[in-house]
Amino acid sequence: MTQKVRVVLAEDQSMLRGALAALLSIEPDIEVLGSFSDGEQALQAVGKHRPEVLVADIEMPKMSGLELTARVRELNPETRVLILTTFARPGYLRRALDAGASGYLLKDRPSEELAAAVREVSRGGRVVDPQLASQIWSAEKDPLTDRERLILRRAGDGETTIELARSLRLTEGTVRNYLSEAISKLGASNRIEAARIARNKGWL
Amino acid sequence: MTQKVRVVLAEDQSMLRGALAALLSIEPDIEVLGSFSDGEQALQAVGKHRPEVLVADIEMPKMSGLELTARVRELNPETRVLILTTFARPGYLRRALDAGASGYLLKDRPSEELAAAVREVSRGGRVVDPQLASQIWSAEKDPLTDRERLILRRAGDGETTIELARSLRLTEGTVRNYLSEAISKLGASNRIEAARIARNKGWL
DNA sequence: CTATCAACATGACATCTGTCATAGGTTCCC
DNA sequence: GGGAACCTATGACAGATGTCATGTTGATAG
Repeated sequence: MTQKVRVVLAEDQSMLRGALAALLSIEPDIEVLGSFSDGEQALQAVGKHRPEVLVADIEMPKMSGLELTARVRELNPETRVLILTTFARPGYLRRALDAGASGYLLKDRPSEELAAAVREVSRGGRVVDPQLASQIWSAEKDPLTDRERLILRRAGDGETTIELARSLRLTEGTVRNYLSEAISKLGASNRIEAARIARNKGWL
Repeated sequence: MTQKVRVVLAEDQSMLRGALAALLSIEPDIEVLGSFSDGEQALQAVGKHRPEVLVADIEMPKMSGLELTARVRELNPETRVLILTTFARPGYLRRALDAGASGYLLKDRPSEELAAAVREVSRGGRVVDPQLASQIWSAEKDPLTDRERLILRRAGDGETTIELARSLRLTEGTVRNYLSEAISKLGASNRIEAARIARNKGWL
């Protein structure tokens, strides 16, 4: 055997983090150097240990997995990033690849695939869920403008038009216009449905 | 060593399922008999293997972890159930205990606690997150009636008053009355916020 | 330089939403 | 038999929401 593949883990859910570490540690050719619950700690650890592979979740406190990926590619380009996430959203995949990730694995794939994926990216290969990969081309992209997105997100959490107008220093009418635009772009029939649709597509 | 604790796993996310199995299998005194992705399969497996402990997620397809717990308590009372879930919701905990669970462990607890919890419940003990346990007494209970709950849930997914009235064969006015009641009971200022509050408390 | 697009605005209108008072019917319990 | 809770309903009102037409401004891509 040549040399162990050295891995750092970033995953905010403690139980999963520990279990993944156990899973990878079983493999004779993989060594887990450390596992961390947020992006910042993971970034530090990568700088220190310079592992072959960083396995990262997307949704994490402090620094998201996507931002973490970008930073690692910039500061430690020899470390390959494997994104491990719940979300089969073309939008996320595209952003992950743009940020420089070498792999994108879904949490509902069998656990055996993790070690395989780690080996593959450590070798310089790419691992992308085939179904998602095909979707990425056909996937519509987010039609919302920044303002529409922001307002729709907050409206979807229950903020009223008036509250939004006040806190963003807009007129009520303007807020309603943005929401109306968003609703029509998404083919929804009200703000609630619009927010749900956008969330589902990973646009909020 | 007396005898291994025999465990069946029910968890719908494949990666976590596999990783948990690996985690538990490392322990010399624990044996994982099988792991399943939905409640029905798990129930069958429990009937067949009669394990000391069933570790189950709550949100699963076909049969929820809560329903699974109730069925297992009824059909195989010698199997203890340990609920493993993301949600720190007193409402869920209460329902789990009512259904006969022996333990309620959160997925953001350290992974070491899992094996410890499995041992504890196999011994006949109870494992409940202490913070949650204290909350359960002070926790208000769901003030919604069945109708209010149903309508609020669907309204929260974007169904309009008219659609709800049609599909439930009610008048628009009646639907609005239920929503109005729910909104006021929850101290919200509109249906969206009401749905969010109720979901957060685990009432929907 | 100009066409386009995002951001913001106004006013008007129709419709939807939330509230309130009131009330008939059912089921269950004391 | 009388409450109590729940489900259902009506009508009326104020206020929130969604739509449309139209316009200004600034940035930016061609």
